[in-house]
Amino acid sequence: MDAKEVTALLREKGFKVTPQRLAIYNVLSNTTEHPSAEMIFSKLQEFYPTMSLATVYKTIEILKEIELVQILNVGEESFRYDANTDTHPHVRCLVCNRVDDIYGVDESAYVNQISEKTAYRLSGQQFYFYGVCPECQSKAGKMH
Amino acid sequence: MDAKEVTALLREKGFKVTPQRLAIYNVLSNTTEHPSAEMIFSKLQEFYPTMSLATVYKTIEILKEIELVQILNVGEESFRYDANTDTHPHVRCLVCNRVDDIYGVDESAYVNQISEKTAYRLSGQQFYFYGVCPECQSKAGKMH
DNA sequence: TTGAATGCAAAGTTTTTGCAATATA
DNA sequence: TATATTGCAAAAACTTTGCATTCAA
Repeated sequence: MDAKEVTALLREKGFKVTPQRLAIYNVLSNTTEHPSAEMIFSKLQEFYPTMSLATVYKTIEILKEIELVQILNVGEESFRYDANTDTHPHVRCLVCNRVDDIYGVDESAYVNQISEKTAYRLSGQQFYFYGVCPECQSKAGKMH
Repeated sequence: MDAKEVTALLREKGFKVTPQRLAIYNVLSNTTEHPSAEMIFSKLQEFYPTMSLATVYKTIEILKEIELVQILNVGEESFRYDANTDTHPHVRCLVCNRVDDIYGVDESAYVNQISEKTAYRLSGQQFYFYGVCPECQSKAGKMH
């Protein structure tokens, strides 16, 4: 989603459009690294030196509300954020902690079975995988 | 796993056996509510009034190390713990925040597909579902 | 007896909140 | 101009750490 569309959506939902909000969304929509609030804040330091962490958190709250980001819990102390709001699995490297997307697998058969098994009315899901990323595998291979 | 087995395992792994450690494991192995550290601490107050939260956290760390508990991130501020270390999906109620297990669905076909799609060497996974539990569904139904 | 564990308090992290100054509409 | 937002600092929530006392082996 580009800045124009985000601007329109914020206004439509009754939020004001500020440079900070656009900048935070921009960081999220231009990365696949699923940054934490701190990571977003750091990336913005250069061009928005007065940006505060509180603004990052408050903005993420709004972006979640208008469904422009999803929040991830990959098993760390902090949350991570993803501007790709499609339901898709994530995988975290247990060595370097990078978090990647996994695409191209249809989980509907599995989810349907779950739906039938539970008495909950389901509305969402998060699938996390853990392992070692290709980079860390080759680094480990070189150590001997 | 009963107290005798836990005692043996702790000793075998080089840890001392204390009433606190057994009590914490006992709470975890006798509940399906996936308590947080604070919840475990509260439950122990009556019979272990001198128990400290720090001991709960330190003990959980050990129990994780010897694979007697798994740690869950269901999207809350705090972690939750499960003495059932089998890989199985969890579901959280978005209304009352209870967390339940889901059993009886074979995820291996789905996981195998994921395995083929990612370049990661996978070693674990966590599946979280979100929705409304049966109790909260019927409560909501009564409001009108 | 001796090293490990407990429990307290202090500190560290991450996230939230209050409020005066500022910017959006 | 009026109200929402920002940014700072303080607070809150969760978890970890240091250390003297106590306990397990």
